[in-house]
Amino acid sequence: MEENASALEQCDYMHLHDKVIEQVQEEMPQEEILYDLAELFKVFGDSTRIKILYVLFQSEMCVCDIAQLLHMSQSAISHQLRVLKQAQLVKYRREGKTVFYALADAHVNTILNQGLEHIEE
Amino acid sequence: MEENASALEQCDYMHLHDKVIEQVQEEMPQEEILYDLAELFKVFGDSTRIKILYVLFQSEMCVCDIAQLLHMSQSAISHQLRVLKQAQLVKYRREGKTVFYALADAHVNTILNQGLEHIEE
DNA sequence: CATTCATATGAATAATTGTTCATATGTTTA
DNA sequence: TAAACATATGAACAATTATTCATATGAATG
Repeated sequence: MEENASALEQCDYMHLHDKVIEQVQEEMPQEEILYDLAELFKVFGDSTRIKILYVLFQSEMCVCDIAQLLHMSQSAISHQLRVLKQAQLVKYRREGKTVFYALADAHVNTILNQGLEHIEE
Repeated sequence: MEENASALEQCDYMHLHDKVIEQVQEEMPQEEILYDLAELFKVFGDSTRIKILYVLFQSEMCVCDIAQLLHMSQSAISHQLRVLKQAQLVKYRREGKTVFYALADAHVNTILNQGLEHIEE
C-alpha cells in the first residue's frame, strides 16, 4: 500500500534520456487520477461483479433475480451492487418493494470487450 | 471467494421473462472466461501497476529506471512487473545486466483510455 | 398497524495481496 | 574467478476484501 520512497540504492545511472524523463512526467496523469483509475479497475477485478455486469447487459434486473441467476445469496449480490453503484457502473430505480438495477453507461461494455479481446489474444 | 449456492430463500417469483433468462444463459461467457477476465482487470486494479503501464507507454524502460521515476524500490517494481508479465501486458528483453520492459500490445492503451473516459464522466 | 416481502447493511472471518527485507540468480568486468 | 551490478524471488507482515450471518430499513397488503 505504501508507495513511499526508500529508493536509495538504485542503479548507477539512468538509461533514459532527459527528454524521455521530461515527457513521462508531462504525459503522466495526476496522482489522484491514477489512483481513481486503479479503483475503477479494481471493481472489474472480481468475477461476481463481472457476472452481474454481463447479466445486466441483457436486461434491467432486480437484486433477487440476479441472485437466482447467479446462484448466490441476496446479501452477497446486494453488497456487490453497492460497489458497482459507488463506481457509477450501475444505476437503479425503485418500484414498490423491488429495486431494479441497470448498466449506467456504454463504457462498461467497451471495457469488458477490450478485456475479452486481450485474453483471447 | 465462494460463489456457491445457498440461494434457498429468494424472492417468491422471478420478474424476468423466460426469454430473458434463456438469453442471459446463452450470451453469458463461460465461467472460466469470466474468471480470466476478472483476473485481467485485477491487474489493472493497482495504482503502482497503472503507473508502470503509463510510464512504459512513453518508452521501453529498465526496472531500475522505472523504480527511480516512480520513487519506489527495485524489489517492489520487480514484483509488479512479474504480475504484468504474467498477464501478458508487458514483454521484456535482456541486454547485458539490464532488462528492458515494454508494453505488450495495444489493448493496454485502449483499456486505460476507456477507464479514464469513465472516471471523467 | 402488524405482517410479509425485497433489499440494505454492520460485524466477523477467511482469503488475497502489495511492500519490505534478505538473499539468490545472472551478467559483466577487472 | 572474484567483485560489482541489475534483476528476481521467497518469506513475512499489514492491509484490503468477498462472503456469510444476523438484523435493520422500506414498502405493500391484509
